[in-house]
Amino acid sequence: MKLMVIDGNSIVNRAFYGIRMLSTSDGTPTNAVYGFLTILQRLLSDEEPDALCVAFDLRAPTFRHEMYEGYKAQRKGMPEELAVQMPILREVLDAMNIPRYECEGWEADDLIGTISRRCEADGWDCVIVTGDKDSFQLITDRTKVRHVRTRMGQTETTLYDVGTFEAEYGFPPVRMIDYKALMGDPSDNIPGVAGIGQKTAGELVRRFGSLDGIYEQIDSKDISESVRKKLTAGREAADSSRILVTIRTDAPIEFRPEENRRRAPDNDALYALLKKLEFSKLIDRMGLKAPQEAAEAAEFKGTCESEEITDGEGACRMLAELEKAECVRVRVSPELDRFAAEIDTEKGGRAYIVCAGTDGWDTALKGVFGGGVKKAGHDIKDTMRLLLEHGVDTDGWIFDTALAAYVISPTDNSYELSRLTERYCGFSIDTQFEENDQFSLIEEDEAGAPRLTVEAAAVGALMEVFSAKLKELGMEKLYYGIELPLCRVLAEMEINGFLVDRQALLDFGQSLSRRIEDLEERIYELAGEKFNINSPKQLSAVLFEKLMLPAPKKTKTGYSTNADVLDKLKNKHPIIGEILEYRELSKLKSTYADGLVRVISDDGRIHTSFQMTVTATGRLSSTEPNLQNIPVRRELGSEIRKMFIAGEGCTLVDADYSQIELRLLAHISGDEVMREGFRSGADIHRLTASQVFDTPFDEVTSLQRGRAKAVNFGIVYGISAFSLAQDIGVPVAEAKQYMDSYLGKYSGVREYMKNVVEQAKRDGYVSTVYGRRRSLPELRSSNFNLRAFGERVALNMPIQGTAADVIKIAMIRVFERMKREGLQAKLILQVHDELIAECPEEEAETVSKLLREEMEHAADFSVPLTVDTHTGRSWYDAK
DNA sequence: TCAATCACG
DNA sequence: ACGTACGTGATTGAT
Repeated sequence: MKLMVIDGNSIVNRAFYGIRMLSTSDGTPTNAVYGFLTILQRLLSDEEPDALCVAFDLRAPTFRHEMYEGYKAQRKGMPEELAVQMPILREVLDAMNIPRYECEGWEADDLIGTISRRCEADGWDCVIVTGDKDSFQLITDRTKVRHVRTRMGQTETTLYDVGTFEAEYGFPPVRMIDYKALMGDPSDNIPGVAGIGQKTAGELVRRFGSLDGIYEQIDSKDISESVRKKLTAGREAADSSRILVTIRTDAPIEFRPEENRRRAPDNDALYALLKKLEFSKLIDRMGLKAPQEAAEAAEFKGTCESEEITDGEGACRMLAELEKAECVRVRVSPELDRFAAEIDTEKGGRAYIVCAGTDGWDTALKGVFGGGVKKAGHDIKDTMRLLLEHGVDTDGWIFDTALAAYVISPTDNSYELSRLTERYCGFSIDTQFEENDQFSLIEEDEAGAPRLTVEAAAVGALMEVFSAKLKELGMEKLYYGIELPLCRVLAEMEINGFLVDRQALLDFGQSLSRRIEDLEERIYELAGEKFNINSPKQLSAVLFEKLMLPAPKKTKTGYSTNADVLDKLKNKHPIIGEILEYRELSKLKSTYADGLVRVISDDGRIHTSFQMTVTATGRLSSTEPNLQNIPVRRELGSEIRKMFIAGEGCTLVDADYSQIELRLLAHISGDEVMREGFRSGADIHRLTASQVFDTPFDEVTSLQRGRAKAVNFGIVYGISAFSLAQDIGVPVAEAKQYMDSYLGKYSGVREYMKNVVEQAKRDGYVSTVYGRRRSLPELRSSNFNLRAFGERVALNMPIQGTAADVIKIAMIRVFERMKREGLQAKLILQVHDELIAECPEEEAETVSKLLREEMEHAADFSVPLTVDTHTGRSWYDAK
């Protein structure tokens, strides 16, 4: 039998500091509770204990405080954001039926010590879960410690038993007491012996066993004179430290392992709690069901009257009804074989269902999705694409609930309909549907259909909440004027796709294959063995253990073997160059050559999906495949762009903004020097160099320009001197000089940086010129790293986000103007600051001009936005 | 499912 | 003193 006892305070601390800030919509921080529960889930599946309990410290002083007044004296109380989470965690544990132990005057460690010994006495094994090393002294044949660390949101645990402990420390676990008594513990203000650190302490304990052993043989020749002096002087401190660090095993608690056997949680109580905390993912993972009251509350809209349309006459009747409605909520099945449309009537909601293959389907489809019916949906860009691909023209879309949720809160992980109703409307559509089949209006084999009506009703409920919210946040122009109209543009771009030369891709892949095989052979030869070069683990074993190359950097799990590291080792061994080349080639082959061939459609084109609700700044992203990261920086990689081509008789027109982010920095910050630089049309990096290095404009060297360019980039990202130094390879002090000089010359930028962070701290969010927002709970964190991150984001988001807004506006205008002017040109790709169109050769000039005009005039700022255009048969040529 | 790596703006 | 640049997605190996 095995019992797991968790050091509650220790784990909750790890969770709090290791996991990014989370809070409920009313602002209660929840990250520590969330982290604790995630760690707990993992521990349970790793350890599968038969019994489980948690021990907590109380605020009250302990015997250690009484004995030694300095004990934990300088330790600061826990930050407010953590303190408010403690009672919540206790409540959650109670609902989970996990026993808690806390005892006035005793620390969690002492309770754990007591618990572990009682387990042993009853013939149980015990696993202690903790984030600090104090409890290692409790390790025995029956008691182990699972040590938990969190690094940047990731949890790692290590199990220590007698063997692993001794392997690491070189003495038995119980000697941890003597070791700590010598060394002291600055974080708990335990003195130890002055001048003895972990190294000497370790040696002494290994040689003499215990504190007593050391003092018995204090005259041994194995103790150096200086250490002897320190030991003698510190004897008293060592003795009292020993008592302080010794974990007690006689705490006055009632404890029997049997009574802590795992029990099922109290479903209703836990569900309610986790829901309040907005932990819907955990609710799913723990398999909790909505309690009865919640299920009843959820009946709300789904109970609307519902009618299936099965003939032409019904379709017409429905259309007449829908055309009158202010807003029709629609849901369409992913195969476009059925849809639901819901409206308000005096009596309440009313839904229609139409299925493919019935009479009236075509009429209904064309009518509902044409411009005569005003519609709201969820992910309407995808619905539009689906309809257009099936030859159904579509118009009249007035709302998208996913898009609205994203604009309101762009950092959420999911905008799934069911998540949104839970968060914003307080009902769950999943459980409602599973538990209650009242919406089944259709026979079993088509049981998917009624769900669409429930979802359509959910769209309605959400739309009500979101349209008010958008207004309140001042985001109506952004939403209705930019995001919504962009859906149609993107749907068509996805459909248009980018033509590729399939054979050329295959050939390129072949030639890469041959070169990769050669490289593999050479690498194996140089390494003296065969291994998987793609495995960083195996590679680092070869490089840093077998070949004994110096390892300059480590990752969480071992040595880093990334390109930065390898570059530094280039001269040390011929294998390095080969590996770098191998990496370059295999990336090109797997992701680009092979990867792209796999996603070519029957029409010979690649149709990416643009994601509108992913990035925290307002940018788009591109998936399946990602066409926004096609190689260009290196020569070999840019070959790939030769295989992205225009169709027969057509040409590509590529238009990209020049320095848009820096121009926006100039505009937003109001810095007159930088603004004037852009107005005069000067090379901005050269200008910056002449400012920073105090050199006449015409005498700037290319090295200076390169460094100034790095500073310019860095500023936009909220850089520190350290990182700038690393980036351009100069000492930190020098990098600092550059930055100081930069901010001295561009003093408006310095002012802006200060102001935007202040504003963000005050308001809790930052925004773009067009009112797009990103909230920054990180800025209120007591964790230094999180706060620093929040500050960098505060600097960067308004700039990157405004650039995203601007190009979105340009896309809408380009799209509409191409249509209006009857051009055959089509937009086919957006890459953040670049638009690519495909058009008949004879339209090339018109289209270049159109792109430039619409992009340059998408916004009217205090600095000009300029656009470079190029044309060519391939993407490579059009750059 | 996660970590490491590397492709892009 | 802290740890060290913003925003993405795909592939691979390991768990």
